[in-house]
Amino acid sequence: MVRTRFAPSPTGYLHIGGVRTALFNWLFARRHGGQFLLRIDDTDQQRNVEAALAPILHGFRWLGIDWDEGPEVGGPYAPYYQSQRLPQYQAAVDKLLAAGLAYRDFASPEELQTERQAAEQEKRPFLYSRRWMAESEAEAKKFAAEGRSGVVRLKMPREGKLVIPDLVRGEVEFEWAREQDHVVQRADGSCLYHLASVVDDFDFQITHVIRAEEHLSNTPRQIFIAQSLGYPLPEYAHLPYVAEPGSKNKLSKRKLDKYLKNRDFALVNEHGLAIAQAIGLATAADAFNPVIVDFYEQVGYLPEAIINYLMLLGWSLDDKTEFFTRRQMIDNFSLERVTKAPASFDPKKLWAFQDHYMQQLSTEEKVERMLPFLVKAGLVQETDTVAARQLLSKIVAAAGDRVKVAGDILAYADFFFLADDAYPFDAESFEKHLKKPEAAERLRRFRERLAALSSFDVQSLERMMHEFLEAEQIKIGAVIHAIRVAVTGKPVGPGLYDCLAILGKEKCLKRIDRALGQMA
RNA sequence: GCCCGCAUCGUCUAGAGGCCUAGGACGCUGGGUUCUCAGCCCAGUAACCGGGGUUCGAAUCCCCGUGCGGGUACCA
Repeated sequence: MVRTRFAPSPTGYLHIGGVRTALFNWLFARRHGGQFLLRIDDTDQQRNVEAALAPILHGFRWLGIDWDEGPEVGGPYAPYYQSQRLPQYQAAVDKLLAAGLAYRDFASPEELQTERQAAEQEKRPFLYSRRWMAESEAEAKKFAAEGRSGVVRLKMPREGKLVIPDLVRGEVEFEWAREQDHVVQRADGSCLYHLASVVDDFDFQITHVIRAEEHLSNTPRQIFIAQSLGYPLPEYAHLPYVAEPGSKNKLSKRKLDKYLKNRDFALVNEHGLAIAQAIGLATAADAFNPVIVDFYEQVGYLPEAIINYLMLLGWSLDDKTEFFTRRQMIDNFSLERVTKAPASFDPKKLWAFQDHYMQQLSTEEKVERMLPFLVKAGLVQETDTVAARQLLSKIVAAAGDRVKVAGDILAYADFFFLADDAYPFDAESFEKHLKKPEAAERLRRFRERLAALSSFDVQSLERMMHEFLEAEQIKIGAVIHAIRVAVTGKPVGPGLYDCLAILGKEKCLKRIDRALGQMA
């Protein structure tokens, strides 16, 4: 039975790198018919754990990463919050102490610092002298009487080697003598991550610890704890971390300013920001950017695209397969094919996956995803969605692949929903196409033919246009841009005949008249 | 400093001694389709970190450098 876990801290946001780690855990569990669980690392004793956790759980659900045990779903080993498992940690510490594999240490931070500096000066690796180690109650009392406070340290082996079998890295060797006597319990009685993590993994019956590479160096002390407690060791797999755009540094939310200097990252960011603004979303930079999953949901990306992209960050099936259904991901995932080197986050490539998956959607599916954006932007009344859906359906069909994320519908099609006297004219295009000397007269003549048209469908419009061009002795390029700007206000958009047909004769005439008015 | 890890086009990667004058994808550039913009199609651009071995033969194995990253916390 395979059991994997992901252990988020309740920080209030779901980080894209964390999702990749969680995804691999999830995939591995699903691949082997096992369970994937969520454990909450809230040893920091934050106040609003629930509030800070909600966006994270929401993000996982949105992405389709479900958990078999953990917050909100419970499970046989509940609770899954570290803050609620203090007694278990205390019991582990007691057991370690009783077995002589940990000790109370009464050294002051200054004394420790002095030893550390001495080692540094002599250019030898630092190893605590254990001078203030208390192995008996009497010793402990003596130190305490001196006014010292104690922590609990691991009594690590000082000779021999440890070989860690790692499912992605092979065998990794450590010398015990290089390992410090790490603190597992603070003076105030609270326990540290490594102890808690090992105890949890055992209690929750985790079989495979799949986590980021930064934990590889910490593994010896965890193994020591596990072995000291008599736990069987889980399998380990250390994944390369997700790196910054165009760099090998670990991706972190803190260095947003730096990422914004990356052209592609900035582009994706701005594009999302524009949509967020159009729907009136508050966008604090540290809570809304391409490093955070919520960004993608709010802007209208598809979870399939994110997941497919992330799966290929540090994993590949072969030399050609790029697209995977959820089923195919599960069926093909293996830790053996995880890459060893860090993989940098490339927003442009994510964009390409988004483009692909958007194209796979039917018109109805797109409408479903885009309508909420129109409502949020105030272009469609919530009470009016039946009519809006009908109109939107035509627009979506006409817009084709131009709409990359659901939120793009705003920029591409807002003019359909705005009043005939309220859609804005793009200043530059207006200048370029409608300020020409012959433009007004020509537009007027086009308007006459439009007005005379009996059926207002794409074919008729196209036929009429050709007759018009014949009569005017001009090429289409000489007039079509002017018409587009007059009717839509924009230099780009769906095919012009589509735009005209969707708007209908009456609106088209009104809009041309408005443009004519502005030109005069 | 010490310990550990990693190292193929700008990016994601294929490659487990000959299939490699290194393949695919994204990006970028050029061309085609076209009313704009997308899309689509075609073409092009671009990499084995360096040096030593081993071998008939090395991107692939070994060693040494170098670079990058992680750890070395009463952080997770």
